[in-house]
Amino acid sequence: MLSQTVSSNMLKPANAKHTIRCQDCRIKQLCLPVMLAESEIAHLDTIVHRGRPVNKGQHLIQAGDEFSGVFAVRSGSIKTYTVSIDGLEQITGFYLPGEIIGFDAISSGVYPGFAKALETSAVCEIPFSRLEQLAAEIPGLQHQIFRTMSQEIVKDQDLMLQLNKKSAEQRFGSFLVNLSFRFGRRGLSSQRFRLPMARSDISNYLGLAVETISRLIAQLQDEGLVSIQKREVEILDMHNLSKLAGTNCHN
Amino acid sequence: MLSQTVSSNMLKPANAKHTIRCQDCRIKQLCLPVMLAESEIAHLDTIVHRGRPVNKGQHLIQAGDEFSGVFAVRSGSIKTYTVSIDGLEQITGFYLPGEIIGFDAISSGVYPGFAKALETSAVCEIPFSRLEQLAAEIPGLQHQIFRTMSQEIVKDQDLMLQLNKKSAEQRFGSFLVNLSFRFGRRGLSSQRFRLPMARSDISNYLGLAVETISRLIAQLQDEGLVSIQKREVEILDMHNLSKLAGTNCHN
DNA sequence: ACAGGTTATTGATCTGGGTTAAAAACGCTG
DNA sequence: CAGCGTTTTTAACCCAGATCAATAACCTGT
Repeated sequence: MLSQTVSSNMLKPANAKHTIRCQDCRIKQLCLPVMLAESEIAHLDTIVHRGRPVNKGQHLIQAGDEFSGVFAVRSGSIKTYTVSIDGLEQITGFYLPGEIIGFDAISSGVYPGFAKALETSAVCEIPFSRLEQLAAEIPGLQHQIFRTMSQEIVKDQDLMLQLNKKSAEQRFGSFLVNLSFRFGRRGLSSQRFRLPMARSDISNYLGLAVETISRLIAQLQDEGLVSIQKREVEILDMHNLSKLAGTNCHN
Repeated sequence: MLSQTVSSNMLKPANAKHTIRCQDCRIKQLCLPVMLAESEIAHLDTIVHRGRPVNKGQHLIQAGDEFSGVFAVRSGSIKTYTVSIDGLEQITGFYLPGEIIGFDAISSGVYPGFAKALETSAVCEIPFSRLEQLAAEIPGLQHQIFRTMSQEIVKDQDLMLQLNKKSAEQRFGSFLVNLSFRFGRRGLSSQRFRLPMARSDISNYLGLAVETISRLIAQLQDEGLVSIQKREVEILDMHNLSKLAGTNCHN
């Protein structure tokens, strides 16, 4: 498994990327600029760092790194995970374009977990001290940061309920429904999509064994709810899948 | 709000409560005023509503209520819980003096869960729109809100790991260590304390059966790590209890 | 202080999903 | 396009903790 930090491996020229502004960003309505005026977005844009794309398997954040800022996913997908003292890994989230990583680091000043690219991904770094300054000047921005953090809390609490009270089938069903919803919001098909993560990531996230995920896929296919070939998912019966999952749409 | 019998359990006359200001609050260094200047605390104080104490079993928040503000616990303890579509309850947290409830409601504008007093408790309501205004004016306050919300995220992610990867014994051990730590920070003994919640609340929170909690208590007592009579806890061997728990101190 | 309800403990049994094992299907890389 | 590590699937067995059942301790109001 490759596991290098961002430094080498720069395949693409940075210049083209560098010219993308928040104002023109395809996903600005899913990201911090939501509800900001054009001029305010332009202001936000000035503090955003757009680095090179992060390759699959590369770490965007290492646990223990000093907190510098939050990261907005522009394209691709990122997984975040924490590691307990005894070495157990727990995936805490999968982040899609428009979603923001790193709010958990504010309280301690240190990133409490890791962030790793599931595929080649573009991310924007937003230095937090400058974001705070700007938030004090732009009420809509401050509010959006609060909203985003609040959403993260709701997401985590929802997952907590899943893990504590739901069966393996329900957890996996919810997971698919939630992903479907999030792809849909990004203008992609919510019927057909590609899982950006491995089975082992899904199982880790949901607190199940990899084998259980395989069994559940077979089971949901038998029931005619979904069709999954490798990582390609097709949802055949969203209604009943949602019902099974508890009609949940967390996040 | 209804006026109820205040006879029992009220050591101080009601008027005294009403006059308590943030500046004089015993727990201001655990609450939003942390790191604010005296004048800033005074400013914050002007927007805080201090209602009557909430009695044991009373709801402070009902799921679905329109979001008005966040609540700081001044004394006593509060549990928060969500209820899934199929009626399953999941306790999402236990809040002690200085801790703040309601950040999960910002994103949707509606409280997503319930908050119920575990014992007679005093809470301060802080209207959120006014808090936002003030946060834009007082950088330290804005930062403290971010820190508090971030802490909530870390707490939830930590619990997620507990629930997914740890054994029943480790979960319960962590729970005790965490409570001990939090009581200690509040100037109470971290060796001896009283559990504010029922066994069933603990089991629900940790994703276990009530019976399992009873058995774990018996087990930890046999191992000489703790002594628990009813709700009175004495931690006899913090070192080994922490080790068993994974030396975690979540929150 | 006692009746009736709630909460806690203890014991016996059951089961969902973990664990182990091994084969099958990928997907690199040279 | 062959060889090899990785990921996924399938199958057989097992166990931590749930569930069921019954008793005991406890409030709380009258």
